[in-house]
Amino acid sequence: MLGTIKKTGEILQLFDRDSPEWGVSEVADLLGYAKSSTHDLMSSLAEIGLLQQTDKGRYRLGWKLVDLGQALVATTELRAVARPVLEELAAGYRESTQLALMDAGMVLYLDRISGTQPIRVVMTDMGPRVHPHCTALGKILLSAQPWSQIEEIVTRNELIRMTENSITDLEQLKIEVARVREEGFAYDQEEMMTDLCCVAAPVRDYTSRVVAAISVSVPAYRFQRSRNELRRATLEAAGQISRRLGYYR
Amino acid sequence: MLGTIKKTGEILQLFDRDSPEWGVSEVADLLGYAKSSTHDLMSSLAEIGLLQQTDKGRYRLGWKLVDLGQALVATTELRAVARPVLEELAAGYRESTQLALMDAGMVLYLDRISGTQPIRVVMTDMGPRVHPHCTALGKILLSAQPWSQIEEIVTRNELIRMTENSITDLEQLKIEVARVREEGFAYDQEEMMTDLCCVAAPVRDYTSRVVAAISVSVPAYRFQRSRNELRRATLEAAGQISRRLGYYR
DNA sequence: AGCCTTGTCCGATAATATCGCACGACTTGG
DNA sequence: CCAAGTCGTGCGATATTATCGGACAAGGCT
Repeated sequence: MLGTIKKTGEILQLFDRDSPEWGVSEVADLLGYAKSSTHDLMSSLAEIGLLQQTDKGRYRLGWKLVDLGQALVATTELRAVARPVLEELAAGYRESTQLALMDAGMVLYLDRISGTQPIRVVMTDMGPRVHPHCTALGKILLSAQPWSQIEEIVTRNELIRMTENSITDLEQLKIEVARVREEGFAYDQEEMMTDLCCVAAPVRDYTSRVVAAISVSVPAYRFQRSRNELRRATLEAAGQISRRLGYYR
Repeated sequence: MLGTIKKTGEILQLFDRDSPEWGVSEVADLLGYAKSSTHDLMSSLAEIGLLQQTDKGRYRLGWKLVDLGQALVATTELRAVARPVLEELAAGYRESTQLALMDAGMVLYLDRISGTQPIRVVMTDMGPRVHPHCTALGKILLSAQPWSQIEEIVTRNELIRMTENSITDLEQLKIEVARVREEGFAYDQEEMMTDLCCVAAPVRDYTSRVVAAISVSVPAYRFQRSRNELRRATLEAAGQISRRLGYYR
């Protein structure tokens, strides 16, 4: 760890919404470096655009930070980031995993890794868009919406009965979504397709917003005995993806 | 200029939308530093969050950049940035200057510095919101909108005749807005109030978007002989504000 | 007007970033 | 399937260079 860069980090760290402007002396006092050294650091940072100085000689964050941040966000593709994690998750349990997001009130699948167990869940007959109320992914994505949006989505789509386990009552769905929002994960226990169970967890970006969800699909008979373990792994994988999207805490 | 920070700038500069990922050797070759030094730099930058490394050991921009960038944007207040420049502009010519932005199709005044000449433009009888079609500020702000928006705004507000110079014909306004968009400045020659003339110029933020406009107001008799000089100064001042908002080029 | 603090500049010293080299882990090509 | 090439990383000696105290001009404040 180079000292100059360590100090750079300490200096940049000082600038936030509450104190967006710092003077050289202030910083030198607070960090315990000589005023002249601090000046060298800050004026150099200003030269490369990480800081800028006001007309009064004090320093603010520089606009290059915005540029670089935008470049980062623009080049961070959800699918590319999620892919290796989904593959690892799929490989670990030899079950199918998928990545989806909410688009116009429907669950839109972005990626899918097939499990390798001899008897595995095959979803070739599934279209790319499904109703949210009967899938684990959908429940997660619903739970990230405000109640007004949820009601609108649900009333627009109607709560279609796919299996005998499907939730078709609005009140019952509200209870389920509230639970999902509380606990941070969702199950689908043969609610969309007989013999198909899922666990899903939310994927967040650097703004803490839920931008997607991932899930593991398992045949019902195998789901019962490994549910807790799968849930743990799915939450872990979702956390990994989230962190690579800039989410922390 | 500290060498380590100069190198930091060079390294960060490499990361953009086209090549968001770099390896240590690549960077070392391109910049002409030793591989080990480059490694020290990049791994240190990763430690303070300005970079992050992928699972394959290469480097990408770090999420701290987004944090800091957001903190900068959040704490950059248009009015506070524009104020000193407007004051200088007003002092230089002893005329009134103003800052405005487009809000719901109307020109919303954010700030105003009164001129100091004995006979000056007083605008106490002006409400905070005025129609865009008859002011220099409004024309600038209109010219930043897409044509569909302009038409909608204009048809919603109607082209009210304020003076005999007011533009009341849609086609005529379109020609004028096209000219403004082309040339980058706008005049108001007694179009809103008899004896009142203005020059306005656009203020852009770091996304190059026109977020506001500034203008200088002058009595008509004085305007005729100093128009070109005032235009130059207004454009210069608008450029200054824009640069402090992160606009460059 | 006078004092205090600010950001900046300069020169000597000592800390430290730099470099070459070597190592282990992959990937690539034969 | 092994070998030659790449990659990112760790270490130790050298010399570059960041650091520090002091001095300076410029504003801000009482």
